[in-house]
Amino acid sequence: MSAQAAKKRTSTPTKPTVAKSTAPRTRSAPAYHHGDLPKTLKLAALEVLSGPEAHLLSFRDLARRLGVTTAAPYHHFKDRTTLLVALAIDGYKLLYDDFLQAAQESEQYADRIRSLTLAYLGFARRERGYYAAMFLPEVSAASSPELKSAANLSFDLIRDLIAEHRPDLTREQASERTVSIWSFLHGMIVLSAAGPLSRRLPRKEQDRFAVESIERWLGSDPA
Amino acid sequence: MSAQAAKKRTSTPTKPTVAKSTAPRTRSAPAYHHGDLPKTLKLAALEVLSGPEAHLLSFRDLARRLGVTTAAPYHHFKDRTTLLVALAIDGYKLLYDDFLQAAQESEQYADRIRSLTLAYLGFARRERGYYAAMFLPEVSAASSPELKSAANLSFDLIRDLIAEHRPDLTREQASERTVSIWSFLHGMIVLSAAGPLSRRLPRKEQDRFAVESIERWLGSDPA
DNA sequence: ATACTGTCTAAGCAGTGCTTAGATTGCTTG
DNA sequence: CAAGCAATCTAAGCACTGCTTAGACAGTAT
Repeated sequence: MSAQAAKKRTSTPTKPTVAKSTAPRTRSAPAYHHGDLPKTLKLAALEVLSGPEAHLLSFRDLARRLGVTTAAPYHHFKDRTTLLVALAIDGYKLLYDDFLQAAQESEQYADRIRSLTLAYLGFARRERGYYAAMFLPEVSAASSPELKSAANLSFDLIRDLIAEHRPDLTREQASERTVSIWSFLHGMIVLSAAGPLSRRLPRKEQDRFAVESIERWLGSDPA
Repeated sequence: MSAQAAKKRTSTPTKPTVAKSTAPRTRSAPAYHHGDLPKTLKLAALEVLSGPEAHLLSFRDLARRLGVTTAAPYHHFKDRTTLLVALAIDGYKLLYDDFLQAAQESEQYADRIRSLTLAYLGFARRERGYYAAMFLPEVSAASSPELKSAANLSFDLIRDLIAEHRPDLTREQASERTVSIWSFLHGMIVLSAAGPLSRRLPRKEQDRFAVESIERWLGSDPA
């Protein structure tokens, strides 16, 4: 079944170069045989990861639908997991960009938290491929330090925001609160997206609900 | 690597029949060649699922370490996913049992919520194999109706508890609150267990934190 | 032109999920 | 109690996967 589905997709050989894009300057850099295989591999992987067949993504299949041999990808990524980790790192960086932009949109603490919350939900829904990569079990198991530091960018941003607004908290307490917010949002995304519990609230409802929950939770805050 | 690790574990052939258990009435039912293959398969799968190598569980490997052919399991489970779904269903039922017991421990609403929260966290940590099965992507993708109804047992229990205590809420709102609590707890488990964000609070801290968060969130509750 | 590096191919290994055909076992029924 | 039956398992094999090795090429640099 999975194979059939994959084969089907492969049968459109007209779209191997997903993004030739932006007519690269002259040539030189990456334009050997294929034309930037690493990038197109990533894009193809993202496409699969954002679909419902994400959990059976195959390295060979990616190669096939790009029209190269199944061995070609290994010249750019040590193994399958390395590709996924790379995507996860990209994802965390993109999320951080969104966070930075969201944080700039306002100066009030509460508004910033709100913006960040919405930015997170927006990212998770818009960049489903990246988001999936970021929380893939094999990616977590790889425990790459680069991945960790990419993730920490966003984590620290939120923690520092909380810490700044609540100087009475210890660093550890601010971290706890950050974890809790992140857990809440992640759980919400995961459970509403799939699984036997998926009661999917409409998007706006979900937004409002998340914002209010976090607001309320951070608001009445004795210790 | 994965293969080596698996092989290693296989090298203890002394423990294939993990649980002959409870000396079943007379005989008849299941005791042919192996001695209840379905049950031992489940147990072996649970063992793998609760370990760190969970994400590369292999049907063949399970068969091997039970000393049967790789085709034998297919006489009891249609395919790999069916086994996992079965485990997930068992898991949801066990969770429900824990919930029932926890709910009986007290009569006050707040105490019950507290007990249920602790029961959930306790289950997730104690029955890691079941918990992993319950949230495996391929299990979700299977979207079995039995799985759904097993999951709904626990879901409804919480929703009804909330609805009973807050008759002013619509059924939909009570569901929302249930999803939010579940999301929060699930996210907490997932993120603290692995992944680049895993700042693992000590268990007691985590308990206290979860209880307080949920309490506070359900407590100050305008609409 | 020559050598070199980077990119890809061809072929193959070991592992996986799953299927088919047949052997073996234990229960059941004439 | 034998014969038949159904459940259980084995042996062999297909199509797929991740990954490795050896070598063919293309573009760059000397």
